[in-house]
Amino acid sequence: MKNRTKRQLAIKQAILSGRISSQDELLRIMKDQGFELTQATLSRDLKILKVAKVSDQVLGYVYVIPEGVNTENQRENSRINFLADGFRDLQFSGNLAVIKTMPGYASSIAVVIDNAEPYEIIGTIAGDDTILVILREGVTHSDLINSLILIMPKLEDKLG
Amino acid sequence: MKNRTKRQLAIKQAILSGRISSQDELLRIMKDQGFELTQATLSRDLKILKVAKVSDQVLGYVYVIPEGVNTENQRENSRINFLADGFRDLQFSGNLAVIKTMPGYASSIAVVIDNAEPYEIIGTIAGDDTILVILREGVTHSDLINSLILIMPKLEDKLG
DNA sequence: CTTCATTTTGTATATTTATACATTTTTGAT
DNA sequence: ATCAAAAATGTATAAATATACAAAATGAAG
Repeated sequence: MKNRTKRQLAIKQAILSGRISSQDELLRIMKDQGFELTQATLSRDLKILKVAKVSDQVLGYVYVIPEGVNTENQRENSRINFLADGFRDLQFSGNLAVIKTMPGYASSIAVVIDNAEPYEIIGTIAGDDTILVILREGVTHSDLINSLILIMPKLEDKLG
Repeated sequence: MKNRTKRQLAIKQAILSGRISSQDELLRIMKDQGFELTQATLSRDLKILKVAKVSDQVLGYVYVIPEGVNTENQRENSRINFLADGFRDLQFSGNLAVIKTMPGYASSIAVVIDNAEPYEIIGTIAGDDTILVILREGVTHSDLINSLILIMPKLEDKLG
């Protein structure tokens, strides 16, 4: 997965879990996680993620992901969760991975993967219940697993 | 109604209707409406109202009142709207006003009015279907009508 | 009506956030 | 591989926002 996407996921995580009250604070958290970035980039990411800052009893202000705004996002999330249920199996052969799915699920899941544009994956080809995944050179099997979990968190149950 | 409360209602209105993208912009709107205030006060009001700023396709950023945060507010609003339906009539006699309501509504409506603490009103006494409203000296009839509409916007239909 | 306490507001400023511009990185086509 | 175009990022700074502090307004109690 591209770094930008990965970073934005991490930002969303940080905002959903912790209570963050400034970009500088978030910046430190991100750097602790190994991301290299500046406040400017953070500001842009927050804009893209539609993160908002509202007053909070305890911390004065906190960043949140407003519900209304986020609706399409929520829907997308539950669609992905739904599709993850169609996942059956993952096997490797060299720089190829083969995902087996429930009948009919393969192409939908492949689309989800393609849209995330994970760095680790060069491309996918989907049939009815099988997805062929071509890995980038140098990518390990666990790299791929991690990247799939990032895209479809529910896979953690089946792959973790 | 106290000025602060009145102002904050107007702010909420402005945010709900128009698309406002900075405090300075909102400040101008408020001043056009006759409010006297500074950016500092606005900042405090927005904090109190839990207004948030999120990115917007068109304007870059706009202020919004996030749904989740606002739920109790929404409920309160629809309660007030519901009660406004019980309003029947308004008559004046000197510095007194008499509101007639549907049976049983008077005390609930009086509570709504009292809670808003309108400057124009010194006090209310409610029976079952009648509210006696004692006006502050110097308050005109249309002052009172405006203040009631501010408290219960739906009354505009019946009083406007 | 005073006095004291509390709340609200403005002024001035510190903090925070967004963005213009330049640079680097990535992408896509040849 | 090489170039041109597009996207992402950092630097520096402008713009926007929050708040410390002082002053004014409001409210409560004698």
